[in-house]
Amino acid sequence: MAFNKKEEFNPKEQSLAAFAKAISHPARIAILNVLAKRNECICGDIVELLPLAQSTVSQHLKELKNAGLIDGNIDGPRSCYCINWKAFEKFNTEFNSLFTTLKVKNEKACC
Amino acid sequence: MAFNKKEEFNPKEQSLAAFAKAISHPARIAILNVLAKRNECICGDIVELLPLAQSTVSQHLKELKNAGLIDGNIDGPRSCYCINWKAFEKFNTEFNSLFTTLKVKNEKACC
DNA sequence: ATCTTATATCGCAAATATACGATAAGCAAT
DNA sequence: ATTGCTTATCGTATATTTGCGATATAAGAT
Repeated sequence: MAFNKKEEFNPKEQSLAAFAKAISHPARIAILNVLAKRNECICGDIVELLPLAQSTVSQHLKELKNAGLIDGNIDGPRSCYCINWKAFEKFNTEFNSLFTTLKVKNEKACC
Repeated sequence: MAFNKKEEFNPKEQSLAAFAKAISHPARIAILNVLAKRNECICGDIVELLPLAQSTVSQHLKELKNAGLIDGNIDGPRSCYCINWKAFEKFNTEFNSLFTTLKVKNEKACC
């Protein structure tokens, strides 16, 4: 039991869910905020702004990167991260389209 | 270790993360779609549309309800679920506001 | 009262996520 | 070559999620 059944859903559902999962932890939202508050790639010091250990922050960064929400140049010391706006916008659109599709079709819901 | 540190983040981050978590599984997105495709509360038959056991679907419905995304009249047999548009819209706004704030501040990112 | 049907809940197993400390890896400067 | 700094990865513990079958519950039908 408890096999992963996620693949049995359609690609749109999967990709939106994956995006949601990427931002489903306050730490990762906080990281995105930190990255966005600067007009430049941020190198390090995210750790000091979060109540988490360095290794944990590194893990969250990795997840954001795997989800394609941020880009990172991991060159030796002083890695450099910044938000991948294209991906972010793509998913934003995807989310909104789901939302509005739902909205339109269901104006006269019963409860 | 592995204590839950989510409470140490600010409320906005927590609430957005909680919403994202609610829709972070394809099954739950699929359920929202099913609920939205009808102009009435749907009673049951969601189970038939998903590749999951009845008990599992029930669990996902519960999570969506806990997150406030759907309302449900659980009156004996034939429970009745439908989308809570207010909550959904609230979170949509919240998400967009995060997104646009980020966007504006970071037009000239370096990578 | 009993049966049927629909849904929720319980109990459990397996998978994933969260978090940390310890350690490795990479490079700059000495 | 060694030191120091920054970041990634490994190993591990614990928590949470996912999923199912079995069982309970609730109400309508017989």
